[in-house]
Amino acid sequence: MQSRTPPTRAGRPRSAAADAAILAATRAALVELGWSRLTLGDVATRAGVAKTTLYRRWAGKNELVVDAVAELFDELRLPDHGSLAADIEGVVLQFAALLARPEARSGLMAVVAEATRDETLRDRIRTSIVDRQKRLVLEGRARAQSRGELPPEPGPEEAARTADLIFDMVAGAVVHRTLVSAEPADEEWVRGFTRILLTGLATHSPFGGPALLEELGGV
Amino acid sequence: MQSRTPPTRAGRPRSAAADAAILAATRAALVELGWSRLTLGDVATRAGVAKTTLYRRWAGKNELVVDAVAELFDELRLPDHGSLAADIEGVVLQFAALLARPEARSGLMAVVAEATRDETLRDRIRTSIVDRQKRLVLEGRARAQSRGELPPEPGPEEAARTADLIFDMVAGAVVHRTLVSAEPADEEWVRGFTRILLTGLATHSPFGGPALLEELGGV
Amino acid sequence: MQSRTPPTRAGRPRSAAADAAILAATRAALVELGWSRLTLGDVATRAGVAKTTLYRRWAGKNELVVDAVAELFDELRLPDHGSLAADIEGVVLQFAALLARPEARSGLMAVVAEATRDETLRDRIRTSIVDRQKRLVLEGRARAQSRGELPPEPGPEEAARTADLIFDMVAGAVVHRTLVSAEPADEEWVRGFTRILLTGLATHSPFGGPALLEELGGV
Amino acid sequence: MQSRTPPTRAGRPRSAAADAAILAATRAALVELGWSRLTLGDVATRAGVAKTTLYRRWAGKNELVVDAVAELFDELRLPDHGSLAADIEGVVLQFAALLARPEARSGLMAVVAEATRDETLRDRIRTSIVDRQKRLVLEGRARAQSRGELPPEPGPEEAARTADLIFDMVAGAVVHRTLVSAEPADEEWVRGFTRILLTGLATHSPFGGPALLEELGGV
DNA sequence: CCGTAACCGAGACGGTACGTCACGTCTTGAG
DNA sequence: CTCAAGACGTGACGTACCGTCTCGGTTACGG
Repeated sequence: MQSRTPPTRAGRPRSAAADAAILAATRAALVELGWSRLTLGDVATRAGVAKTTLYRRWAGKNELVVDAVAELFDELRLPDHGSLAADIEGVVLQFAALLARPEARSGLMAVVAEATRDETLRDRIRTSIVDRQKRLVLEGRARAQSRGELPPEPGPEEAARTADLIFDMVAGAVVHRTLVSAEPADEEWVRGFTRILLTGLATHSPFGGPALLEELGGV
Repeated sequence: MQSRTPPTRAGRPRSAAADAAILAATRAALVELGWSRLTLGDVATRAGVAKTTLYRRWAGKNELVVDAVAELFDELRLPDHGSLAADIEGVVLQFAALLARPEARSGLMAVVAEATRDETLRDRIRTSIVDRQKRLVLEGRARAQSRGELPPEPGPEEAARTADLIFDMVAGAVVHRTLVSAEPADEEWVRGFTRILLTGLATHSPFGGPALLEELGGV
Repeated sequence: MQSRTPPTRAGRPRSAAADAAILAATRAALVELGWSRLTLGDVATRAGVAKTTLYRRWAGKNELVVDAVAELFDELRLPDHGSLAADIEGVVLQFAALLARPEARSGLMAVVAEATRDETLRDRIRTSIVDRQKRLVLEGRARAQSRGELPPEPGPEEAARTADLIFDMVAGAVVHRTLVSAEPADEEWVRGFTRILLTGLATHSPFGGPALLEELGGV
Repeated sequence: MQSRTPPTRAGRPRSAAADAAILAATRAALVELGWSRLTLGDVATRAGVAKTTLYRRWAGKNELVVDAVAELFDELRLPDHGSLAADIEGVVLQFAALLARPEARSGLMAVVAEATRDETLRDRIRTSIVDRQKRLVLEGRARAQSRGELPPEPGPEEAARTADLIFDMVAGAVVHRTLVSAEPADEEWVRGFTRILLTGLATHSPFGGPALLEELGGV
């Protein structure tokens, strides 16, 4: 007969089904209404749940939407197409397809906008989305290195820095193309992007060789 | 002796000073409050203007903020530092500094988020911001080509496509670094970014030469 | 050679047509919209006149409507039907018909309501409407007295007091019937009203004779 | 075993105190500001209540003021002064005192004015005010009949018709005197009014006897 | 017959209140 | 202790009129 603090607290336990229903309702509402017209009252109604239940679990609209959107990004996979270029093209196309979905489009940018003034939200985005998807860069690079397509990293610190940089370049380009420039990131665009990412702008230039590198200076 | 539409319409003309005051007040409010807490009533008060005056000239918060933010981007200049790499680094640092300002940070992303569900707003952003700043890419490329750092373009269509691509890569990377990853785009980061943009990821790889290019295929 | 203030001031004289057009437009707007939805901007538009023109001539909505409504009351006439009872019935029916017209209904009560807090407006109503229509009571009484249906008045002061009282009783009953009780003042009602006005409630009562009068006391 | 609608509905019940506070605040605002300057926002503030709470319970200014004013009329009592004439004078003086209060003056006429264009409001006024105060006429008549001052009614239909008529005559005269003519309904006026109401205009006329009644014809 | 002063239309202006909406909190009764 | 329901205080929304103010342009007198 033990009398330790029970792991299950007193009273009626929280409905497990409610969380899933709420996140799904949030995504549905994002599709139909977009961020700014999305209402917590409406989400609660869609989920068949009271507004109080919703506020018991999330602090507000921002937090809820981050969680609802973060789940979408976990669908991304790094396929093995046999070469670094093909792998990049594959994952970039997946990302582009994701950003074509309205719940991801408006949800993502809106929480990023809010995060510019909210340290907590910024951390939540980094934890739930950014850091989690960096796995794609790390996996891709490791695979390319094992294939011999990329040289090994000089050290762990430099490796992390480069991974971050590449992640920002890839994700940033796709996001900017689809959301700011508002043009589709189609196969043609992805091929052009991958080419520049891998070989650089100056490839064919007469100065594109060692001279250029020298001029760039060491890092 | 022409009798075309008279330039002065009937009635009291709109105050020219009001427009400037409103846009400045909008930026000030963005700094203090951010997008979501920004209120048109508050902007009107700051500008010493009635709310109705504001609604007479802009359809809503989105349109107003696009105009207020667009003016910021016109400050960007392409300095001539003597080489393509240095020019890129210079303009990217300027852009990073701009995105470090709170009125640009929250304003820009918020209107992009809204634009995901608003065709009209999307056009306004493209016209007022995106297309206007592409000048930086075009100038930079032309200068680099005249220096011989970059090869001439095969044709006008390809030239436009590449300019768009580069713009998305540069702007996207900086935006993603500063707003999504929420890390500063400092000089070190800018150097690394410029290196990859110019020479590509695969530069030092044993496969980074003609073999890689072949594998990438033509565009 | 006189140098007194000239009766015609310098400059362009006010358009005479405008006044009539504005008052007519006001009545039309009262019919369609009623008092509370009536807008001076709308009246100006209907009259084909600028808002400033309207404000140059009337201080506001109240004053304008009093003038617009007052004109209606001047249509009332006291017909000679040969007896006091028939004359009263005739004029009451005319008044009831007037109060059945929407421009009179809503206009009259609304300005009366406003006048409860506006001494100036109260005077304007008294001058433009009330005092002007007392002529009906005075004419009717004089005619009845010349017919011998009513006794002559004891003195001028008493005569005025009684005329006011009768006016309030007649006009008040019709107004209350049509606007407050919101029932039609039809012929049957008017016959009943006239009978009580002329012979009193207590006519057939066994106490309705001298005893009652004594009980009422002198005035 | 009945399954009728449960008396207690789900959710938080409406605050009972709020209703009283709102109606009192409405009357206070009427006193200070009058009808046209009365603001629902201001009423809400005075009542220590949110504007939304107010709109949850009343459809608008009109409905609210009808209810606020109707309560005032319930204060009217028919005192027993021993004779019909004295009873009438008593209740008329009460009514005059009520109409001297600013909250009744402006409130009553304003809603009547609005009611000229609003069937629903008209019904509300009839139900809440007019029909409710007819009790005074019915009581007074019954008392006078039991005293033998008035003859019994020929039938129920005729009784109702006459009660309505008397109510309109009494209430109408007082309203017109105080609000339209804008003169006080003081004791002297009330005595004169009561005399005419009970004995008629033609009392002392040589033709005021049976001949007049004949001339008036049957109803 | 010509200047000029007051008029006119149009419409922008600073305000005030509107009635609605969503927020996030609270109060209820049931489980 | 949670849940659904729904009322609550708060505060911004976008609209409608208010009454005032510039505009450019138009009359009709009076010198």
